[in-house]
Amino acid sequence: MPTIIDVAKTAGVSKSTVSRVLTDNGYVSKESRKKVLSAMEEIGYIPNILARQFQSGVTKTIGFIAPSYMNTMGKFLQVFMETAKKYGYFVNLYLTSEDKQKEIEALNQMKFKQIDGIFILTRTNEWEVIKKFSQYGPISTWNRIEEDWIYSSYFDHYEGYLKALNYLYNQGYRQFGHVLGNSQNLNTKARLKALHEFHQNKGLKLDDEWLIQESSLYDDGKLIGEKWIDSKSKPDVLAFYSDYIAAQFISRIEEKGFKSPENIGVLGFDNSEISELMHLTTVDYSIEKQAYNSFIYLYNQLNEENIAEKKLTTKIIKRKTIVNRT
Amino acid sequence: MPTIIDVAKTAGVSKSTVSRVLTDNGYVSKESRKKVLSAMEEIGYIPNILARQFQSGVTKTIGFIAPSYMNTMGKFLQVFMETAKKYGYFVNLYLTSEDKQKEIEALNQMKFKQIDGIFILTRTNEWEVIKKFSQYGPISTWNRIEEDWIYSSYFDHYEGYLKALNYLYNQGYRQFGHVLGNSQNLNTKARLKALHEFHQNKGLKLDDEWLIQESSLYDDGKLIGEKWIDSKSKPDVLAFYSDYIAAQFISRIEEKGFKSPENIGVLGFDNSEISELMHLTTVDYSIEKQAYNSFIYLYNQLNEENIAEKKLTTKIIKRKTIVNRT
DNA sequence: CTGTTAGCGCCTTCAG
DNA sequence: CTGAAGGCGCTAACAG
Repeated sequence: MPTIIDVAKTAGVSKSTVSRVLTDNGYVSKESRKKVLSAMEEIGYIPNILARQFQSGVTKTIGFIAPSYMNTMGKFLQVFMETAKKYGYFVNLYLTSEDKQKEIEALNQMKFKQIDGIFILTRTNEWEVIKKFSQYGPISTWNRIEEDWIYSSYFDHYEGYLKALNYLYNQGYRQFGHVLGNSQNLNTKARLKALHEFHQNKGLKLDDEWLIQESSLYDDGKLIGEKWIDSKSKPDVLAFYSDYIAAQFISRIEEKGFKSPENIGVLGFDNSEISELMHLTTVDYSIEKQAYNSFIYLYNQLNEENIAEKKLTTKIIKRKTIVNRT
Repeated sequence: MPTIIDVAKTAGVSKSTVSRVLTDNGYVSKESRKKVLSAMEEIGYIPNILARQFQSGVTKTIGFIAPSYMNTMGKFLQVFMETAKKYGYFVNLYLTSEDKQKEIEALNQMKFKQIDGIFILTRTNEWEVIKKFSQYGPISTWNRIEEDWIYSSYFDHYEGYLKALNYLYNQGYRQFGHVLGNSQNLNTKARLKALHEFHQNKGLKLDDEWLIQESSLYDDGKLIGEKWIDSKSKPDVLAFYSDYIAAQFISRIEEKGFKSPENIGVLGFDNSEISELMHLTTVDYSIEKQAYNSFIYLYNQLNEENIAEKKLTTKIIKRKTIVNRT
């Protein structure tokens, strides 16, 4: 592997000059530049990235932390990585299996200068713990959180959920069930606010049995399916905070001979691949743009630039698990 | 950030001694070691990975190339990454969108010493093109290929498929349809051999219309669904080479009011998450072990070790899309 | 067993 | 505008 010294020799200049043309930094005469360029060409010079990283203390890679391979994650990751590549960054994936220690290890990579910034799809440790790492570089997340040490490209779940519930109402549904995630999560809080307002405004009673919180992405959809089968007060529609859980729910009740929309309306959330396959009516809230924004934030921080973010929008994707009952 | 020099000073030894305890290389007296260790503790020393990488010319990271974030990929990636981490390696994901140029760029990372080895889930370029990069480091893949410059942790699709077909036969199915992938792929060839033998042995006619090849992971399942709906000579069972395509197929025929297993038996392949959600009968062929083996091969190559691989096994996962018709 | 020394490849002052 | 020189943090001979 030729180095700048080799280039310098064959170009008949000093290595500093070569370095200058490489970094486009400082003055280089046209002739020198030309000589250097053709010398590089001639001997097939390729800059040693390792040396550069070492020298600059920067890796041009971003860590992407997620608890596990999730269905929802596909589109997000793809866009995030494409954007990163476009701006000259690599992406390191860390799958934590919801193991706090593993998440810490990933976070530590930034401390060790192994990555320049971090994106967290879904955290495992408390924010308080994560916060400590923000001194080593920028962090962004998908969860909604309003603190200044972290960026959140969040979608307004209050408005989005309200819109979805109104849609269900207009389709003739009256007995609502809600499946929400982690109650600490600001998205969950926003949804909670939306649904309380909604029930109040429409004069609809809220059945506590069917206000389900803290469901995780593992197999809670199945458990909820069982709960629904056994329940005496079945809601006529269930609004989930994630397609994946909704899919598990349907999958489970189908095993027992029930069906959506015949026996219960189901509304997913995410417009993920699985929702298409299983004909789930769902809510699209421009995941792609969130992924873009999440990277752009990190990029802006890292490079002191100010590239604009994209504005998010919502749309209800009508498929088969919600019907008009009026 | 303290360096080994700082450690050396506070421990009252030379930096080489510090380096020795760090790398566990060469002799260090117990006392020196203890002094160094406590000095590191005291000043909060963390090795600079960038410097190490630069110095050794090695990044301890493996590139993982895939066309996109596929459903099937989840389990594989998870195990691959866990194994990698266990052995002190990072994983860099490259999503190529089936763009040859992007794949080349990823391959190039090894030339530029950005990664030490490469795993290819599904290639986009021809093997001939990829082969050139094997001079820069080890490459392994999931596809079956028998050449010495690349390792393939392949599952024996000949036996696996034969086993699956026999199972279907025993359940009473007689008119078979087969959906296979890329015909260049050795896995496809193995399956082709298996199915020909199977049809011959059982005296079953093979309907050319239902020997489908070259189907890609995008949305061919849907197209096949339409084909099936329109066809006059419908097979009574369709064996797919991937759960995902099978899922798309079922999804599409359901839209038109058909169902599996009532109207057609469906056999998936992979035992992926989606197959569980959609109650697909499928074939499990220990993806986890393949992921493990794929990494281990690279590790062995890179470190001149000889860790044993795991043996692969097959199992038919009985769910709902195949029934006993006898 | 330990210290000295010489790089790894690149970038960045600092003189000229 | 250009060359010389120093340094980033660490490892690996090489003497002692």
